Amino acid sequence: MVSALIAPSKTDSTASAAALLAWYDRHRRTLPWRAAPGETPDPYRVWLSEIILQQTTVAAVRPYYERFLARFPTVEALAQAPQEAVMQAWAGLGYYSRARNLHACARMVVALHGGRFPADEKALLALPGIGAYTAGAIAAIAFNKVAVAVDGNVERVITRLHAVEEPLPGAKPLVRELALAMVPQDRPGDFAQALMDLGATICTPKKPACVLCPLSSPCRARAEGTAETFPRKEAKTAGRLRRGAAFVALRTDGHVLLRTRPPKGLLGGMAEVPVSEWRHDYEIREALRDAPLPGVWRRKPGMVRHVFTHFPLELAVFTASFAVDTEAPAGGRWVPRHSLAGEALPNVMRKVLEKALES
DNA sequence: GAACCGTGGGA
DNA sequence: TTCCCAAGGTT
Repeated sequence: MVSALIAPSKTDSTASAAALLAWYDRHRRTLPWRAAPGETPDPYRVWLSEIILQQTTVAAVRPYYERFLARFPTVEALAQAPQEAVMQAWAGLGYYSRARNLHACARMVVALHGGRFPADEKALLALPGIGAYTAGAIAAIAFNKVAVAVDGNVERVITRLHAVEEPLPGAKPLVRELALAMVPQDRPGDFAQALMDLGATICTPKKPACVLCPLSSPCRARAEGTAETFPRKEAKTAGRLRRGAAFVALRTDGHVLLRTRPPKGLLGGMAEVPVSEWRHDYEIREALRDAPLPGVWRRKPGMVRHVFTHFPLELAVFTASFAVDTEAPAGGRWVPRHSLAGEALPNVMRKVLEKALES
């Protein structure tokens, strides 16, 4: 909780919120999922955009959002769609549990709430894929409820405004309290979006434009000249390099052997070419024992490199040719080369296929 | 509470 | 090249 010593006065909070909203009215970003001033937001679109935006840049989200909305215009349409279609539409965005939870959430909203998103933060929090941030964002933006949506932007703005010395993620409860204390009763939705816009365009991680900031006057970090050093963060450990082998089996009629990964865990539910285990001590010299089919496997020169959030990966790529009547091993399926674009292939697998199919 | 879970872009 | 990090959630 916030100690009395560092809690800002009610007057300061109100003045800051007013300054921020005035800035927002002039400089708000126009985004495909954002309702125009005076427009009533569509909770489905607010929710859809918030899920896609999690840990993702606005630029990367745009085309996916448009595609999702065209393909699944309503929560009912999304709920009725097969999971494969949802995974395919998500392919390339990363964090694939978000796609599974998106689908599960749509079905739950239809089954439990008659196809209408609840306006209550607590009810939202009970839905899959909706955590503290997203519940607050939907409550505030879609329903104009007094709630905060504390994302990376807001953490940065608030820790700078109050020069919060405690490092994240430990400081999260404090940041939340400080943000909540600022929320104006009449415009919670605009306030939530204003904080994010400020963090995205003015109060940036590097070289913040304090000169243009509506909160520069009350900002404690600005006064100290230390804005760029916030938020404080715990040092995180780098993951250890893992290696493995990937096997691209090519049938003479141009089909490629694919399989589907287990539903949970890394790249859960996504398509892949057969691969070995990925280990820090993997021996590529002995990779052929992991091949999905007996055959004449040839290694492609070099490695496919990929970096996941918590470890870097290097894959040796092997290819082999097979007769048209070769049966797929258990769990595998032959896919025509021209159909690869329609598969739910994560980027690391696209890299593997690119190397395997290059001449 | 710490670990896990993708990807692309910018500096 | 390397590092950071972007509208986080789940286990």
